[in-house]
Amino acid sequence: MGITERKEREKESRKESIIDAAQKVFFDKGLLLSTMDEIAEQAELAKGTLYLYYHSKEDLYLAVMMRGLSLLHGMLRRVIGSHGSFVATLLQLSDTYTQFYEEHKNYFRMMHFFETPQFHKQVSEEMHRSCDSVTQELWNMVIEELRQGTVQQMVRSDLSPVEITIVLWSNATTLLMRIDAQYDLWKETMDIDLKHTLRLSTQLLIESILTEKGKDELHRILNTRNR
Amino acid sequence: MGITERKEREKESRKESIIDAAQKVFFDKGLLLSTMDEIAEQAELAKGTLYLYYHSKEDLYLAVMMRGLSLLHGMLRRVIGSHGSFVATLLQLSDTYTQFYEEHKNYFRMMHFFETPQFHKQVSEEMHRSCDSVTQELWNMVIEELRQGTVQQMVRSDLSPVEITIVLWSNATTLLMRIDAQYDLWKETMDIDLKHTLRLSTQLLIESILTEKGKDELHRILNTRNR
DNA sequence: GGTACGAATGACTTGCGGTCAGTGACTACA
DNA sequence: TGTAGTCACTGACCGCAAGTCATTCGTACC
Repeated sequence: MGITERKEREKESRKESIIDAAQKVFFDKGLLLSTMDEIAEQAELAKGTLYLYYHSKEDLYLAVMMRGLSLLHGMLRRVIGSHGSFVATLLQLSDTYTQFYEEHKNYFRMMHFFETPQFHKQVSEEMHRSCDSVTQELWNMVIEELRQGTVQQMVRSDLSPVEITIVLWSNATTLLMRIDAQYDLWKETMDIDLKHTLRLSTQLLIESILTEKGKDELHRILNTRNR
Repeated sequence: MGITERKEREKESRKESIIDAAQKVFFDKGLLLSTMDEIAEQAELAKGTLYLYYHSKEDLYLAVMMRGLSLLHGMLRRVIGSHGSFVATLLQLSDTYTQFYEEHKNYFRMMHFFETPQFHKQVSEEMHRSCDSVTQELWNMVIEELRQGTVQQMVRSDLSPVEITIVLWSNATTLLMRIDAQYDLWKETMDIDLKHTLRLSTQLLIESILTEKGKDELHRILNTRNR
């Protein structure tokens, strides 16, 4: 009796195809200008059907966002899984985040909706927990890598790996957001290349958290790169 | 014939009293959950009247936000105007921003609405320019102070004062936002005090942008403080 | 062929941002 | 003092979009 299972699969694929449709519309118009009617039309379903699968427009938005989160998670995991030296991995994690922004701006933008609590009053408890847990997993992975850095005496032992992760991550995020929203502004009014600013701040922070041993490694890598 | 002038004054005070009302409601409920009907009631005016003074709900929101911006501007200007040593001033600027957050969280939250372009499609060109110019003024003030640091050879001459300002400001902002939204979360799940993390990252960054001379000054000040 | 049941529908309700024809208080002038 | 003109103000109304639910439809099972 595979009917229940088939139904289950169909339900799952329906959920996915709704996300497909929602993604198209959200990418195109953003949260505010997208309408459920438009998403329904794109999905070739009636509006009411959308609500059988997602509690609200915002839930649907987050469902799309979680695809981006998974994508980023995968990209970072591959970097960590490649088992390069700690410092090299750290630099690669940073580059990978930038790469994620460059290649998946739409997902990147969505992720900051979740970080701005005042804009999602309509999110279901369930979806909220779901996002929290995926986010937490991603953080834990990066934090664990930083812990390795401490163990290997590449990272200053007087600094908490968790705090360092927060600082590095926050720095990259906020500058990427600024690049996204204000790159031309700063270029034109101040002749500032925000991408350079991001590299600069990352380098300043990384240098300041490394031990002497770590710094040696860092400069060795940077020299090799520039050759 | 002072009638025109009186009318002018009355118009101005009406605008202010509308902002007063809007502020109460927005502080209480945030942008999304506040309604123009509620603001009108609070202002003891008909809804239509609000639109004689502000083009949209979002314009009104930004009008309130600009009060916060002016407040912050004033606080920072006083610090810079006190003409302490460069490093001391830099530390104070940082503390003042934190203080602004602590004492005026509502304004702080509003300010990040303006930084998130995807959420304001309804803002009039006029209000947008107005916000931009006030923001620009605030930035310029801080950037100018950093330039002084370079001139006084307290700040590394190989770093652009503008870029440093962007990095320090962004770092503080993003961590204050995190404190606002996730302080308890990090405290409970990771035993991390984000306020400490903010101080840490600020110190790491400041140290990394100072010259040897600047660092001497910094440590002199920190030692005096801790005594 | 009939029945049970979940999936899907779309007309409808609700709520809010924004509009505009109408009102009346105040001003200017004869 | 009477009258025409101005303008701040009003609130009923409009359009739109999120979300609902009584009804219909398709399929499995008897």
